[in-house]
Amino acid sequence: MARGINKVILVGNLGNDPEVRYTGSGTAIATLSVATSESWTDKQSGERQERTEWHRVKMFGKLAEIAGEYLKKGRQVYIEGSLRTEKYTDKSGVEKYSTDIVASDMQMLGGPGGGEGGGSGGGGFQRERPQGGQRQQGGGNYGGGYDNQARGGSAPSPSAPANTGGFEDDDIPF
Amino acid sequence: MARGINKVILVGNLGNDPEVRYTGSGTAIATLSVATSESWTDKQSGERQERTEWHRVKMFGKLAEIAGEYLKKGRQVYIEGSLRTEKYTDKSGVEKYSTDIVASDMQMLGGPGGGEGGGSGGGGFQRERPQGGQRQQGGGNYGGGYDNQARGGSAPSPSAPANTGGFEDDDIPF
Amino acid sequence: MARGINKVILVGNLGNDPEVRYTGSGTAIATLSVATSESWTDKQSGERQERTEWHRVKMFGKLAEIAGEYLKKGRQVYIEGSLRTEKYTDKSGVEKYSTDIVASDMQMLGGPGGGEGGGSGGGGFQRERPQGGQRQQGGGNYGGGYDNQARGGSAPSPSAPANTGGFEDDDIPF
Amino acid sequence: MARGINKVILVGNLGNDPEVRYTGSGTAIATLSVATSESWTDKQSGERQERTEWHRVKMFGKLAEIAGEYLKKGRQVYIEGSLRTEKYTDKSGVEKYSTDIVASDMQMLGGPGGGEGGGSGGGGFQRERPQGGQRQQGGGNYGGGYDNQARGGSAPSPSAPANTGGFEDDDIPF
DNA sequence: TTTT
DNA sequence: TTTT
Repeated sequence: MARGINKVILVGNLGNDPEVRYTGSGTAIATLSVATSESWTDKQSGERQERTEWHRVKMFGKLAEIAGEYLKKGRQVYIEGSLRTEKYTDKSGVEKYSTDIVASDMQMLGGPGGGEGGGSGGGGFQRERPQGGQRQQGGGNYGGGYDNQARGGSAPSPSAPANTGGFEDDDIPF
Repeated sequence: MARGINKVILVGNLGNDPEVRYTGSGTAIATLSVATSESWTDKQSGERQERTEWHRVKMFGKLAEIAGEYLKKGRQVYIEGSLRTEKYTDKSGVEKYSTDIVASDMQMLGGPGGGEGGGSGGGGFQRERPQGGQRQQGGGNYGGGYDNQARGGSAPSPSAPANTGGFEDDDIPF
Repeated sequence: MARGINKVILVGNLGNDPEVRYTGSGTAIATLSVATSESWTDKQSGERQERTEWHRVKMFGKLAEIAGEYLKKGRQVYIEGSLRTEKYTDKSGVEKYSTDIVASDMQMLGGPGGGEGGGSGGGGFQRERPQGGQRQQGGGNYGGGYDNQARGGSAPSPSAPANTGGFEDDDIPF
Repeated sequence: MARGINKVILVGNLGNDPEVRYTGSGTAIATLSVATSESWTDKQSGERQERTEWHRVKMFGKLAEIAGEYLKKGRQVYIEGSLRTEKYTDKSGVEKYSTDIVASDMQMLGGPGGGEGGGSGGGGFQRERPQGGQRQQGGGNYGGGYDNQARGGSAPSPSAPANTGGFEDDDIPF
């Protein structure tokens, strides 16, 4: 339960391959560096300015495993999560703070992208948090499950439909 | 699984008490009318303009029950969900479309608000989608569960097919 | 000014090329059909289910012009906007409702995509093509403001500098 | 312009009255501490757990002035903005990082709330980012303007600090 | 430091 | 039909 909303939405590119490690109990933890940048023309100078923001994103469990398997440096991703700031003391005894985004949802965007070819399919794996209606209808297992929420034991089975985005004109109701 | 993101975030006020009904299998379905409005001063006339948008929000299962119990006309709420457009044929045989927001998260905002005093506390029930870290690490039960996702055991009966959103003519566009 | 939040976030694919028309005063209006879909495995049947949601997105002004010029059928886009339901009377005299998303922000995602090979998309705008570190080599630029907000009079200058988004490993602060 | 999406949405309560200061050129800068908390029942112990997240929110220009005037400790607010991490050197010469949310939109929620009764008014000032349609069509002045976007002339000029990020391995708390 |  |  929460009193409040703490939500982050990112669309950006990975600056590196994800780093994945495992807890003693075997839970995967992935750390991603995601860049979002904005540029603008300076009013005075008329020069082009740019600022890149780097976000450290943490994923746990199945989501972390998928990230480790399919995400690669350069890949464009959609991330949804929440902010978590942690205080720690570095080895010099100095107190510091570090702010992460704990991901609850992830989707790979565009093609496989990535410098080195990226994970194959990819496409078939994007997913979003299941929404009420459909979930009702039988079950919502949605083979995918890139969501830190819906995870059961069965694994997200990164096989999948592939048929992403394929549609006929007639499908469109307007 | 989803290819794409279909997300709606609303902060608005209820125009009416929620309407709650039950499927054959006992799943609660709540329908809310949520108003968001914006106003501005017309450049030409200098007059105050206002436009109110009414949103039909559907909730299922536990979320619907909480809505039915604690939400009242006038109450301010945060809603997160997704868009779902349904086609139906009205009694005159005319094809129509109706767009709902299927809520996956809800939080009551501010005080009880509402014309008639609103439900008392409520407070204890607001919740947010659980976030990675905690969930993983054994914890995460969060007594409340205002979220259509996190439900385990009893569940809002993810059976209840069809009938979700099944419209009657009277249900139509506000 | 607004009392309330009315926000939609979509990541989906265009079902068609945008339709662009102009008001008497010369303002461009673009209409897009954006698909978001989710799929899941039915618990009972074990069969793959899929549901595609179609969203009608409206854009105005500069944003509409950019959409008309660079977006093509099949292309993946990020859309941010708000819901607007309009009542109208069709030619048979039947009252109907139509819910649109009025876009305030848009970003092209991934490569040009598109069923038919996606139009080149127009040099500078192919942006968002995450080729790892290669992105910077000529991708993304749209010098200006795909945002209905930031627009001044100067136009978004779809030419522009290019160098957006490139990064070396060293740039990453963690 | 942006390559990527960097968006934060918060609903939380102010831990203190906003701190407002002014740049040499007279632009207001407000700093807010916003709490979002979540609680849950621990599976093992059955005890109630709670975690509160504190967010530092920065506002510039008109938005900062409104915050300074109407927001008070305890008040519930909706904040929309983006993440910005800054590196700085504290007085002991230690390099530190600080992550802020730069607000682009704010709305006061619920009643005046707050320990000391809060400023009444408020209400009239909530606003949301203007949406395409109206803006285009000549209207859109919206007396309020709680939005960091719509600003023309002076601009808040957070003077692009450039110095984004830059961690050492030692800084990392895990 | 808030809120429930 | 709400809210300010």
